[in-house]
Amino acid sequence: MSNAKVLPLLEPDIVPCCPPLNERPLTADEAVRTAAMFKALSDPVRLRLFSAVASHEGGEACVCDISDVGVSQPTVSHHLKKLKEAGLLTSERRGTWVYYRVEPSVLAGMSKVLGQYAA
Amino acid sequence: MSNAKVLPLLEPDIVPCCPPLNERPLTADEAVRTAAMFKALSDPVRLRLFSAVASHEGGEACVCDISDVGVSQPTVSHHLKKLKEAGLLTSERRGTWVYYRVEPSVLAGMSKVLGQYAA
DNA sequence: TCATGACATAGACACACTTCGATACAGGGA
DNA sequence: TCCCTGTATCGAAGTGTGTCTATGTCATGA
Repeated sequence: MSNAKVLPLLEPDIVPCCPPLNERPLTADEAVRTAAMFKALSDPVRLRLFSAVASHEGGEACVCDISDVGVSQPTVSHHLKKLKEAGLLTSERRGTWVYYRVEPSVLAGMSKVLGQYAA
Repeated sequence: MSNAKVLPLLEPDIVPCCPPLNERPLTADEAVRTAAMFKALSDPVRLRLFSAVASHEGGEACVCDISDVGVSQPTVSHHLKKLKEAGLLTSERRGTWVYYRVEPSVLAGMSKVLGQYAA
């Protein structure tokens, strides 16, 4: 266990979800887990919400900062919940407002799945 | 047009679809295009089919090589069509069999969208 | 020409998903 | 305490998606 840390800077806590797509055929279980990650970003509204959080100063944003995506407030809340369930965002209430923040580990996992195409 | 090729090895024909998610909030149009890419890989069966092609020797596979994913033959055909429409696969008939091959440009685009998380 | 095997298409069904209005809940200020 | 604002949840309506069976198309070979 001591000589395994050859590249200690890589993968701080990247979930060992699944291998790169071109390494070997995915098993059924791996495919289900991997598909869930992609599905979280497969909706335009979710993508805009996520992008708004990710590009906001400080890496976090209040819901009120990002709600201007052309759908109703309950719909925004619904999609933010989905992104949270997928592990892409975390949320924290501070007084009146709720702040969402990007959780980078799942995105890093998605990038690993894309494998060599991540050139 | 002659002095623009400063980095000729980068992005051979990567479609300039969309910026990285953390660069700025996506526009509605960008979000629709980006979501379509992720949606193509958001189904477990499609993911297994794609992975089977991507990991097959020579980077291509006959349908008969990858059909063992637990669904009927028409369903396999349906999903392969979706992957083709999304630009992730190309197909070519050679005699009796149809061969599918990975088209790396869209995957590279997805990787670019993931941005810095592609570490 | 006909049968066979590989793959695609058509139509139908069940289920999931996105969206909304209505409503509930939480925190801050008067 | 009461009201107002920000956010979440509920339930319903409409649409989309995955899956199947049945059938069509294409190439091969007898």
